[in-house]
Amino acid sequence: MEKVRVRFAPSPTGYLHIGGARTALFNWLFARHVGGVLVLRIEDTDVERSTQEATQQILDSMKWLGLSWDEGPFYQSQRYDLYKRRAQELLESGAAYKCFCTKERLEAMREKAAREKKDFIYDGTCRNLTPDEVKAKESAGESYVLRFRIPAAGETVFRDAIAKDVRFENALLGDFVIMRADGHPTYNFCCVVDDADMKITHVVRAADHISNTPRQILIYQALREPIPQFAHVPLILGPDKSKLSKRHGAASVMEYAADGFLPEAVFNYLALLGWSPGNDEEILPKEQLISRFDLYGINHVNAVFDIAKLRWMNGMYLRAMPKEEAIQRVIEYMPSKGIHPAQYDAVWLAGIIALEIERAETLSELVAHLHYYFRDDFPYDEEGARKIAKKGSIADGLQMAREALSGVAEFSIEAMESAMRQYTEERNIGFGKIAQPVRLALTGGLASPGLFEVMHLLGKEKCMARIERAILFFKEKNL
RNA sequence: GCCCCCAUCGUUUAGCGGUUAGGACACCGGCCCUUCAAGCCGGCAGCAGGGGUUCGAAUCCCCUUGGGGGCACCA
Repeated sequence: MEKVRVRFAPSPTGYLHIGGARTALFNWLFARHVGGVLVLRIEDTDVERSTQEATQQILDSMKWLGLSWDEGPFYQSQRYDLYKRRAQELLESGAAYKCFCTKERLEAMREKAAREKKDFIYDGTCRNLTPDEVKAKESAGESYVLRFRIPAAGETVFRDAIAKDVRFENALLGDFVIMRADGHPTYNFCCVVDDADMKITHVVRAADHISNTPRQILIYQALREPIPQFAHVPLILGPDKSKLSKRHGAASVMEYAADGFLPEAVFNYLALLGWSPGNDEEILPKEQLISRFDLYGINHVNAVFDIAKLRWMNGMYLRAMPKEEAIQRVIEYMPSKGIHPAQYDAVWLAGIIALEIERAETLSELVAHLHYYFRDDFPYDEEGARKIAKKGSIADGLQMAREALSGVAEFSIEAMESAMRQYTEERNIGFGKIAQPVRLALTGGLASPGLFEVMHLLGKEKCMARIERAILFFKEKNL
């Protein structure tokens, strides 16, 4: 069997969004699974909208996700000679023709069609111009585009690897433009020319290209090139079931990086959105995905992007990786949240992070949980305070804690625990009665890692100061 | 409007003629416990509808409905 060659061909008109990333990912998995080649091609023939920054963003996003490519990136803007040559072939064989219709005229036709609620199909005004007529218009300086001549009858059928047989009536396709008046080729044309030139065997792309496929197949035929296998992957939808876009919030890959998601979790989640290994397994690292992936196992249905499940999976990855590595990821992430790790003791920093690893799903959430280590003047969770005050005075609890801790010289976890346990047992009061007020005093909230770990990491001085501050505050509030 | 694709819990999926329709996320209980989380146990919840085919349909066919995508000198 010939070597499998696939491609990912984004257009640099914006960041790499989640849908595009998944298409790239499916291509990547397929290529790796069969030992094929992945070609990266930048489709920048739209000079108006393509930008260098977008290209860079796309490359960065792919790298972040770990999607490597074997050939490229190739830029269509640098391959115009090829497109011109191929277009000339079509012109000579009669598969394409020069069309002198003005944009204005076409626009009017489009409007008319819309008004009459009809499908707009190019009416073929220039389809059968005689060579003399063409020559006359050209020498008159009229600009023209190249249109592809669609066979008037018959239908174009293809067997998609994911959908099944798809058929389109040629008559409904309409002669479409392959070369603009300014000499830039259009998508449907250079896509085919490149896929043929790059010997692409499988075109794996989003389902919104299904309706382009018959046009492209006709071009392959006119060019006398072999037709690749097509695989149209269903779209990713937002919660409202429309195609996922920025309206739905974070849609770009790099936003997920910024929001503290791990690339391996995003990778795993995306792979499972529209594909499944055929059983119930879900946490599948890259190697597993590569060996299990199968193009034909891709679902036929659009999938709704579920951020909650991504978060859960991110948490799974965070907790499953070696502690030191997770800590390292958090440290690397901190500067983006205004915390500069170099300013702190490395062991201490690792300590506070380690305690939060299983209490957070994303890096940003984890860093947010750490706030009370970096500032002293945090506000208290007032609602929570009222809640625990119902079970007993917060100020009283704090004063008891202060007393219990007064004899503890060394703020070790063991020493504090035994001092406080002993204190509460001797007086026959619930441990929570003083633990929760202390938690509130030290962290501002009612949710934190184990109290003694926190106290140990905060140090005696800060703990006592915070308890004092809270005693005053809650006395004042009568809580 | 026209063309095309699709249809199992709220979401994501397993199922490929005979199952008490399974898992995961979310949600709701419980256990654990100094709180939160994690973990464990349990619960809620689905084959869009209608016709066929068949001894037997979530599984095959048709129609309806619903959802999505596409209809550019964008990609």
